[in-house]
Amino acid sequence: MIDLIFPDGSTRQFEPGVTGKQVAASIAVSLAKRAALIKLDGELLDVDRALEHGGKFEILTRDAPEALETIRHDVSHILAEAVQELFPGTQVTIGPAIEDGFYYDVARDEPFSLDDLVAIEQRMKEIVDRDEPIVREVWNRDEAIAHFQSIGEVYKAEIIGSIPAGEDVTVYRQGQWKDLCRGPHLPSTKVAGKAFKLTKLAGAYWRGDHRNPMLQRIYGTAWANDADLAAHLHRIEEAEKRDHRKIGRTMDLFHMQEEGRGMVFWHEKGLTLWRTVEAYMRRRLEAAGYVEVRTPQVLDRVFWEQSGHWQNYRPNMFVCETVEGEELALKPMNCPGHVQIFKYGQKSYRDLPLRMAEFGACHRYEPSGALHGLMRVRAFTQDDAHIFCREDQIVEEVASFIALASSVHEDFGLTRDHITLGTRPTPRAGTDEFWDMAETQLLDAARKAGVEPVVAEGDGAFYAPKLDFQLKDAIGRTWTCGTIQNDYVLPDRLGAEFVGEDGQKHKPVMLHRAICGSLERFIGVLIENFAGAFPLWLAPVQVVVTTITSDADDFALKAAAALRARGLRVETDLRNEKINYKVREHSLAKVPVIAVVGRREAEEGKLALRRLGSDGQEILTLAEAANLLATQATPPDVARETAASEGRVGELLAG
RNA sequence: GCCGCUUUAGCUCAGCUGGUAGAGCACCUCAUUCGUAAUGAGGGGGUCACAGGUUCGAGUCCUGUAAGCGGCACCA
Repeated sequence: MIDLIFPDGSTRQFEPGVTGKQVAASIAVSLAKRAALIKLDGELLDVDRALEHGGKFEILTRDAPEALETIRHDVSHILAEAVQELFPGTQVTIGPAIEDGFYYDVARDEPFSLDDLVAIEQRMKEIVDRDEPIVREVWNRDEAIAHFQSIGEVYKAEIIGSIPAGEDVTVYRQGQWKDLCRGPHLPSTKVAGKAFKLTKLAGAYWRGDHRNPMLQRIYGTAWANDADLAAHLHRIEEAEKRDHRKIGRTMDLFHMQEEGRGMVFWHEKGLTLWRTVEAYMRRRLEAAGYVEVRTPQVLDRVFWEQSGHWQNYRPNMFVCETVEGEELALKPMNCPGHVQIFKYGQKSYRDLPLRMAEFGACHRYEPSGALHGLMRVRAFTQDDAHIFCREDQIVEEVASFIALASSVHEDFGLTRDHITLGTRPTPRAGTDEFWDMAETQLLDAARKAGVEPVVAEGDGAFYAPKLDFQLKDAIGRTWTCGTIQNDYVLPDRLGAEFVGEDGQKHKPVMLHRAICGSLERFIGVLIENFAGAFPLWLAPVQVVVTTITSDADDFALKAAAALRARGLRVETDLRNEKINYKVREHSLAKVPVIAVVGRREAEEGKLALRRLGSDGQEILTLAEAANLLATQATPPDVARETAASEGRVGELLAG
């Protein structure tokens, strides 16, 4: 007999081989009807699966959150069945559930069209209506290979071929259609429901390898019910409205054009945003004990050969040959330049840790297909720094960097979701002992900073493991911004040394780190995070002073000058247009504060402030408004510093 | 780089089965001085991405190139 422990804590005994459905029926017939999956000791199983052992047992209906992934997986099978019914000769490969949905990769010579997608979706709904039972079968591996070979499913046969000989495989059958699959699945196609939609067609390499043939991938989204599906589609629409490329155009921040692919033309307002971010970063770095440097844009190839980048990334570098036969490269990163400064003169252990920062303009020839607005460009500026330190300083430096980066991210309205630890890749430089040590140091440092990283196997750089910050934006999307890598390889290759307490020469460790990553990309993330409605301190135009009638022109100009004198970024709008029109226009332009002046305000020396997103107004004297707005426009780090220094003065006076 | 789709006015888009280009917004001009998300009238603006081809005739069909978009691969 096997013991099943139910969620309420009670235990009941059943014959081995009993199915989940039978157990459900022993409780209530209605429950057996609604049972979609069972969970045994945390493992999801088909309801008709014979149970071989006891354990913590739970019956799940299709509404259970855990069932959603299975619904998506089922819908991907239904997609594959529909495709093969409509397009005989198409081979199926794999079709997993993914975040928010599923995809299925199929092989067919003819490309699918958007019209095909409509037909496929229609057929999928018919398959759901057919209520085909989904049945699990255990097959002998070699017979399975032979079977899939015989029906022309060479990709499936290849997958089974990679399963160790002697192991059985499982095949799920729904109606006439069957697929190699680990499962679990719902009891029938009807249970999967119709809250799905095919969303896009794409190409994808077989097994994710660019040397393999390209398959056609059909993406879809699937949910437990229509309301969830509608909500998801609505979220997608909202996310599209935040697209930084669209907002960049409508807010006149930047543009890109084909003569400079992957390069940004920053317009006045965009550059204002840039300079605001850069000035903020500069203050934070200075406060954290960094020094700022600047290194050459173009350097001889010998540096890139020494660092190993020439060998690893030569095709992705912009290289130029001079008339005198030198071969130079635009810097793809700043590390060798910083090491040259470190090596200039002698360094002592007393100089360490030496935190060397640069807003470094780098160029990388990214593959054309990788380019994406500001998010992936060929010319970018890193908020880069290298911390040269002794081995025993690594953990401390990394931990304080995590604190600094987290504070910066929060100031920009981004919250940390988690940190990943990217471990040794293949190929890589350095010995396994080195990698063991370097990975352990990063892990220790993260823990010291109170963070437990999620391991990303093989995601490190070729010379060092790394910690990457995964941030969540205002609508819950995650972005990777910020990294730190502890590198023993490049200081050695580039010949960096310092004199230790023992008078001997030692190799420093180099911590490569960035908080924004690239400023281009970071600004792209900020645009999407705020949907263009920046907080006052970041907004390119903070205030528009606008008139109701031309009687107020003189006062409006005076008010604008007064606000500018308080350091605010102010525009005036004296056009002969209705106030409704002006308010609408500046609201659409996401200006945080509209200061309206009519005859009344002009006579009384006041401003009527209207905040973006609210329709009320605050009527203040010009002096009050200037003080209030100047305070509110203070960058968060400056505001904290001011508050702290006031606190210290208060303590001194009290003491 | 690979697969697919797309490319018409500054922007968003319409243009049926090939017969010689249209809307809204924006822009310019004039009128309007109007209290918190679009005042009215008039006007200018397009080698229909580029290069070939088919045709009496191409924005429309075909081929190639480029760029953009969605993925994949890549991301020091």
